[in-house]
Amino acid sequence: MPSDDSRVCGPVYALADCNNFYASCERAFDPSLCGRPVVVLSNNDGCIVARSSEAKALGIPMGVPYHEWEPFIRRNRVCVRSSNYPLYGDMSHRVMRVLAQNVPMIEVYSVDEAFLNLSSFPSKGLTDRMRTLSNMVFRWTGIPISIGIGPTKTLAKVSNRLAKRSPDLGGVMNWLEESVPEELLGTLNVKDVWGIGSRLGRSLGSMGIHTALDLMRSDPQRMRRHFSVCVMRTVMELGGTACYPLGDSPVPRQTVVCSRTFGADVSEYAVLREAICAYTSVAAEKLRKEHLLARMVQVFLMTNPFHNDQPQYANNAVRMLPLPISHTPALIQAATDGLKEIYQGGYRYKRVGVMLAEIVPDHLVQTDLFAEENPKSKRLMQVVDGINGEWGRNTMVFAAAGIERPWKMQQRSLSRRFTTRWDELPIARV
DNA sequence: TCTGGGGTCCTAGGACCC
DNA sequence: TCTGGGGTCCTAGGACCC
Repeated sequence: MPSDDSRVCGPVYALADCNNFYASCERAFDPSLCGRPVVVLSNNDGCIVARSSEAKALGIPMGVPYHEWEPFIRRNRVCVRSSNYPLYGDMSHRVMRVLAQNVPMIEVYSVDEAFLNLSSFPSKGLTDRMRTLSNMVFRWTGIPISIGIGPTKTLAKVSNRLAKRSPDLGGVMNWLEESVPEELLGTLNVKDVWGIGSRLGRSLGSMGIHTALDLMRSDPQRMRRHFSVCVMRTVMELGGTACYPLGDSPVPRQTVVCSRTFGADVSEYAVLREAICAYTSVAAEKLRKEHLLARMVQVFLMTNPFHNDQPQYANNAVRMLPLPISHTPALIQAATDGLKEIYQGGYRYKRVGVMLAEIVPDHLVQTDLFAEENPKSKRLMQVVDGINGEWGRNTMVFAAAGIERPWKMQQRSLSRRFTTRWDELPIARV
């Protein structure tokens, strides 16, 4: 214990958040994008899901349909990229590794965010310490990050937001510093508080609660009665009472979902079946990668809900397996069986998907020697995963998932997988 | 013409049991 | 004639997150 009483009592959390993550990943490998507005599109080039700060400054909103903004984007010479998830996933791992090496415990919260436990660090110099960490992440990965420090996760989130808002803070804001007044919460819209979405934001607004400060000063029990236990916890967290501990181990997942919208509408059963098989293969691969097994397979399909003039249809079917498995052919069998049940001709389908549920860790299940998960089929899956792991996804595929894939999504402006494919590595010239 | 994808948790209400 | 009450499980819908 330091003699100057500089150790903080109670938990200290930080939220490290990558700035404009997808846009920053694109920039890290294409410096010509630096200083220019950049947007990244969702799958199928449908919506704008990430924007560089220059794109934000131009007033391009988050989550809007790309086609509505395309003329504006052309006019303003905004750089456009299709989303490149293998690249973002790998860059995310790199950032998380640097963070984990420098603090006692981290909880990876999303692809671009992690909560850090800073409770064991002296409070004196903590802000500078995090500034050093932030610089280190940038130097080692090329990704700029911001760090918010607070006594609860919600206040760490608030601080992070404030850090991003004020560039003069050098990317780090510490709620625990004495110079930070509580009234600063009054400058934050209640909808920007973690856990308050647009619906709750509207309801709270109608009760006269417009800012984070209003929410913090509201009565927790009343909020619980009026809304839910979640809102009550948010109120308490804003007041400095921690309700959400740092997760030291990842929460076991309950579902694996794979689903995509088609590049163009699909009506034929054979094509839908191909897509279902491809998605099931991806989901099964994820299952095996995480050493899990699933017992429930759900298939769903839907027409394009935006096309009101066309006949609409959506449905799902469930298949329960006798034992939890991760064997792709058996999962494909169950999925196509479900698809057969719900498929109806005469509709223009926009999207199908597969959900695997009733998930258990594979070491907890004693499998039947004669079931699909016998040693031979397990070995087969290991070989397939090994080849695809080394040479990239879809090097080896199940024939049922198709070769031509006419249904596949559009990715007109895709960057290379710079860090995960040998044949797409960046080339340095001297 | 063109509108993403993958998750979690909470709550209310009904069925069922003792 | 008299007709309780509490617990649990399941499901659908709604809200949230990034």
